[in-house]
Amino acid sequence: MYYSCNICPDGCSAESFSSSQSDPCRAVSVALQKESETMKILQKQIYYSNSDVCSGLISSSQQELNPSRDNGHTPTKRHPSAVFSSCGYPEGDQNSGHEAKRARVESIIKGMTSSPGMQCADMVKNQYKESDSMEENDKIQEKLLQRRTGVSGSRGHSQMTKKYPQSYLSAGFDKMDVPTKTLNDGEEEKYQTLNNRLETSQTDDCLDLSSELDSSSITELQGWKKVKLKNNFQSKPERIKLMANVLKFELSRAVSRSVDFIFESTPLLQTSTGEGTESDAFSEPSAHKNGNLQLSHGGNTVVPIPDVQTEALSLVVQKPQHEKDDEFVLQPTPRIILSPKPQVSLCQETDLCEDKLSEKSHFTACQHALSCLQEVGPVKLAAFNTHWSSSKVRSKVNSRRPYAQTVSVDPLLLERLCLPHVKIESDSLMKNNLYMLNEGLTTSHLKKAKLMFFYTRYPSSMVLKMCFHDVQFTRCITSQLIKWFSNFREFFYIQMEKFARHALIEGSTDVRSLTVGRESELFRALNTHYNKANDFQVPDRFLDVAEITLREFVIAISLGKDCDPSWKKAIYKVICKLDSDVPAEFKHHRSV
DNA sequence: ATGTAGCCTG
DNA sequence: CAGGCTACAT
Repeated sequence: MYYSCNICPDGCSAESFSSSQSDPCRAVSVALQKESETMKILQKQIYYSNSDVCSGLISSSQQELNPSRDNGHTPTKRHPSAVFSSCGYPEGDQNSGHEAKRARVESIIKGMTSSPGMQCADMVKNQYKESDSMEENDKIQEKLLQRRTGVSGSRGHSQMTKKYPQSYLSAGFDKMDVPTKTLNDGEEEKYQTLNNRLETSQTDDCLDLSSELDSSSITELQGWKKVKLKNNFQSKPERIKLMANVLKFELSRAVSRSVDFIFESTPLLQTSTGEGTESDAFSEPSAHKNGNLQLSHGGNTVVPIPDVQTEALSLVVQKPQHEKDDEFVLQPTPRIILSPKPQVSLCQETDLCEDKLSEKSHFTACQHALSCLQEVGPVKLAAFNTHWSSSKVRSKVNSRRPYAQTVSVDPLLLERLCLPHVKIESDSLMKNNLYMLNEGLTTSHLKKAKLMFFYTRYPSSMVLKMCFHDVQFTRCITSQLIKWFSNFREFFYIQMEKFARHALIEGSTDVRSLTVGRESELFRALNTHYNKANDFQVPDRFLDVAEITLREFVIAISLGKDCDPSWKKAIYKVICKLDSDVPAEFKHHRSV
């Protein structure tokens, strides 16, 4: 992988340039400098770009242009101002990002338009050959700048003028052959038009082209003309391919930037409701309204880890704001006891929701963000917030590998935060739209249903409505709840059958010797499934039911009843009579 | 026809 | 956990 830089428009690699190859470049340039005054100007620009830009461009290319690292994924959020803070353009740091973008595009184009090994001398010669065309361009530029000073309300022009002061635009910018800027809305079309013109006209007239474009495209035109001039050394199919690739890349990058921009600039995730939300906690850890979210920089860093469930839960929606306060929180009642766990591992807590967001790079980025928090504290919180929100966005379209982070957190905090209100689906953004609805079951409802299963395996529709009265019951919702308990039962009976057969294999003949205690492997399996966080005191009655069920299975299997396809139904009939009443805590809580 | 339970599968 | 499917009950 070669990284182009400004000084080598035809593809001299930045790697080589940044090392020992820089001297030959300069030597050749000095030699040619004596040949004309034009060349002197060129040399100044080359040195200017060398000292101020190249270092940044190299890092830019390494970080952002390496497709092998991107692996085809959407480019990650960039912080050009940080990366390019040393560029030193007179526009200041706020423009360094623009310089980076320009340089990035330039690097892409140049990297593809020439062989990586092309020597700087060739580049300088080519630039020298282009000097005539450049002079012509300068004249054109002057004419067009005169037009610019008139009425020009185009968005592109204002942006360009803002980005690049007129002097820079008319002088250094063009001559330095830093031709392009990032695509804005509708500019792909301009590029396409430009591209078509370049394709159809080998000896294009810049004025003709410019007359069809607004003034904001002048610099683009200059740059693309340079590309076109360089393309004169290539075959037409190669140019077509090049143009197609450039346009493809720019389009995809523009989309990516738009997504980043939306989630950076839109306060949707932070202040959409005007109240503190779980999303607030994720994105504004230092300013959580409830004060539950504290960031300490000592040993016990309390950091919100967004609980992202990527498993299929197509009907599980993010809870609306007005229900946030109604969150099902386990109360320390005689029957529902929050286990005394002053500190729990995130690894454990995040397992609660399974399949957390965890793209490898995302994890690395999160680690970096966490380290920033621990190192510098509030100063970097803003950056962390931005980074975090962006990370959440990226995780929407990324992999679902397990997420592991061993940071100690406040269990009460996790009780709120790790309830997966924020569901991020990895497969389908269209599917995700469901989670924006204000109706439907949330993952906290799911957790609650699992806890209810400890009391009732066959809840009636009445019980369901009492326990989930915060949900607008529709046929769909009802079916989903029924399906949930059906799945719970399925798992329950599968475990029972498995352990029953295992007991028989081990030679258990007396069913009375079969017991299900809290330390039994069977109970652990069940508890892991229904009470993964282990923050719920499972009622003894459930242990009794499990024990009875296990014995029923052992008896049935030992009698060979499992030959009958419907042999389990008899057991089901027995178990369904063992349901208990669901505690009042499940019903009386506002969301219970 | 509709609703529910259970089985199978991804 | 959800979807598809079948069987069964109402």
